[in-house]
Amino acid sequence: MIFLAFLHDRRMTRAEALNQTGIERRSGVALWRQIADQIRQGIAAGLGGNDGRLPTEMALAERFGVNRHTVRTAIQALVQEGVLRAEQGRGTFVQPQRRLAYPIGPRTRFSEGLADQVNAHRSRLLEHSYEEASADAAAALELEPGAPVLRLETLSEADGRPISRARSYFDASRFSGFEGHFLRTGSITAAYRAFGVEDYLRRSTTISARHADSSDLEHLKLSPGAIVLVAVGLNVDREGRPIQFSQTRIAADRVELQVGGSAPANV
Amino acid sequence: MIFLAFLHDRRMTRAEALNQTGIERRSGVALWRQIADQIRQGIAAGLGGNDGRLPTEMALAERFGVNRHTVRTAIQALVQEGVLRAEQGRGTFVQPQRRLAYPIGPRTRFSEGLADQVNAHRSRLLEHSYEEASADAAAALELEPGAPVLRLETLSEADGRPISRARSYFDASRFSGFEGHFLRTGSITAAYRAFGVEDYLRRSTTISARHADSSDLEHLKLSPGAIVLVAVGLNVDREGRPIQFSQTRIAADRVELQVGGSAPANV
DNA sequence: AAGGATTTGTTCGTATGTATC
DNA sequence: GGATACATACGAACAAATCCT
Repeated sequence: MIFLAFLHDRRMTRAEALNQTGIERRSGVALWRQIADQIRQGIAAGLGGNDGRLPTEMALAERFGVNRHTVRTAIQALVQEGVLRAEQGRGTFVQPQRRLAYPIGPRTRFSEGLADQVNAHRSRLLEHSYEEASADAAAALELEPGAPVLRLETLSEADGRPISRARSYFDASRFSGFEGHFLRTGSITAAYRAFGVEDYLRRSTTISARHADSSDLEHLKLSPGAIVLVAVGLNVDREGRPIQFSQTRIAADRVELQVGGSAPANV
Repeated sequence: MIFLAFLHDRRMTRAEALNQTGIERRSGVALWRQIADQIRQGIAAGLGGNDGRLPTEMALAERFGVNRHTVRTAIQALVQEGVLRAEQGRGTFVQPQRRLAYPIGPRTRFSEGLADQVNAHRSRLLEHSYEEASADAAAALELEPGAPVLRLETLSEADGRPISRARSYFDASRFSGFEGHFLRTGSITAAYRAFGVEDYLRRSTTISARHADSSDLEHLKLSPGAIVLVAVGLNVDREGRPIQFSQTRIAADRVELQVGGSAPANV
């Protein structure tokens, strides 16, 4: 009470507030970065109560003795890292982490691999068109550049959450009408069967990661700054002929890729 | 250029400047995002001359008819994406892209896989210690929790640029002194041989991606907001016994992971 | 070698838009 | 409909790194 009365008498100077939290100016480290580090530490120590809700920006700004902008910069950095999630009008929350495992190997079948992890998984055809092969697609499918190819844009969802978005190319001279079979069956494997392809293998997969662009944000319902894993792959039939060249963008905060047998957990 | 001449004659009102560049206010898309998109497009069209240097923030702000802060926000987003690189006192530059291919498979050997892509590759031991196994490490290595393990922290560089940083755990009762052999030979494979392990396989690899934390930034010399690929893997000897459990953080803007045969290029 | 000019980085203050409760 | 809280944008000032004369 004495304390509060004291505060009531005069406002604490900025320098005093800074000393309280260990934030230092002109230290070579930007204030927002110091604050971001403190918040990250603080989360483990229970900052952001039972509901994961962080104190308001104003409250944090006062606590650290800085302007609200400086706190915002720190929060933005943590949102980028995936540690926090900010919701306009509601507040800022600690983002809990967990990921689906997406197996990758010669016999990769997207749906089968996820079947035992989620209740409702489906792959939806967003768009298709017949067009001339780009240099990349032609090389991968072993076609002449400019040869006709079928392009499919598909979206994969698990339990209602978007998981990945794929752009696939097929040799149009061999798989004309493929999209119809895919639409009816909802399965790439089943559609192949209609063209006499009883089995197929994944010959190669190249994995990289980048920030989501505006198209990714929209389709995968991600927050700006989110990360997508990009898997570029080639499927071949039993005779080793390329049948599908695809680029899949995967929401990195929802999925991890698994190469080889059942994998150990994270360190 | 027409644009600049126009500006020379008389100052353009803000609304006019916006019309010139296609930037629209109250369009539901933030100005800084529109500007970021335009800069990204512009790079392909030669924005950022021969030396890759972008116009100054002030120049861009005038061109787009916005405040310097708005341009800075756009530039920061592109720096996050790895498209640009900003240097205090010098300018902002287009960041050229190219990635090493890092093969992943049962017979993965980091050094060998990269040998034909870079001139100077080396793996350096940063730190080691003997400690009690965490739950994860114990489970992966099939040891009792708390059993003694050897932890190695290594840094891998190619042509002088940091590529990846790994934390590996070994059964201390079997591989005591492993770090000495690794230090002398600079090779994990060679160190294994000293313990009678003539061959080993990668049983599984789990791949995810996240934003680099401060430790990653420091060791891999990354910019804040950069992405790291995280590969958690388990190596086993010829008898199938686990011998090494590792978590590797890989600079995503420098490396892509390759599963299966030689992969096609990006879409 | 010194010092001013240039350019990016940080901070504060303020105003307004927009989404949520 | 009003209050609250996050999002965007602008202006000013100064710091820090680099460049140039």
